[in-house]
Amino acid sequence: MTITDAGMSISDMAAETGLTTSTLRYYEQEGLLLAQPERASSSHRRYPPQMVNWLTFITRLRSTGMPIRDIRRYAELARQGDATTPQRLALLVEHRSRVLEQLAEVQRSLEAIDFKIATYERFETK
Amino acid sequence: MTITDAGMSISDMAAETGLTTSTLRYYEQEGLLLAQPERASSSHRRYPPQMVNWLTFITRLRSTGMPIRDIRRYAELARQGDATTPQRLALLVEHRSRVLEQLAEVQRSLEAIDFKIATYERFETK
DNA sequence: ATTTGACTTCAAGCGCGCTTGAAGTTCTAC
DNA sequence: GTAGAACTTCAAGCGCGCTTGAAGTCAAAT
Repeated sequence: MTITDAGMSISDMAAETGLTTSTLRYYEQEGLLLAQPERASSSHRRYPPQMVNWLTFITRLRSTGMPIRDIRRYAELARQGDATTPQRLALLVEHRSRVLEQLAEVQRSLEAIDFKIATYERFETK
Repeated sequence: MTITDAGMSISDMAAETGLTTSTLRYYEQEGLLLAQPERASSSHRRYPPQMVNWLTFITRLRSTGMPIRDIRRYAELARQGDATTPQRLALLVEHRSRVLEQLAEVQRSLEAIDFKIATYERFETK
């Protein structure tokens, strides 16, 4: 936080979200933000503190495997306001079901791996 | 399966494992197989049927996010025989713990997404 | 005899999600 | 006022895991 200008610097935001400054610029370029950050001194980005929440949320979408292009679509809808709530809901519900499928597959694979581990352990103690 | 030669063709193997023929050649090139498949007619690959099991297993490793290079390492150990069982066990146990961590993070993110979905649904029925 | 199609090798290409580098500007501390 | 850190844009590069394309061989069917 600076005193001269309202809002957070890019490194403040990076520290807050766990993203790198490069990633923040990249996300902005890819249209993932709800609004362009303002500029202090006519060049340095100033993020509104509430943007932390948005970035945190899209980090959740990313960490569950949602591609950038889908997040962009979601952000576009969000920028259009409340009227697009149904579409956004649909996107999230669809995403959730894909995540649940993936999760189930990982768990099945994990069982196979556990089985193999058990085999090795039996071998060890023989 | 052909009659003229023992073993499965690459397309047999692809059908059996769900991998593409290209991926099978790629895995071979990357050193992921326990042994080079024999050749029929001095050029076409002939896979021993038991290689289905190995390929199925490494597909499980892949689907839980193990990188090719780690699978190669695992395959190298496996080729060296029973003496390397402890190392292989260690690799798998380590992998399992990474998978469990990832799984936990995905589940946390999913909760956040579920929360958002609930918010939207509340909005809808308001 | 020729066509079809499954195979071969080898190298290059691709999609994704960032990351890095260059070259320049601006802020902060001394 | 000057050094050094932090920022800016823009383009290129990278790591990963395949996929695709070109050019050729070989076997079986017509």
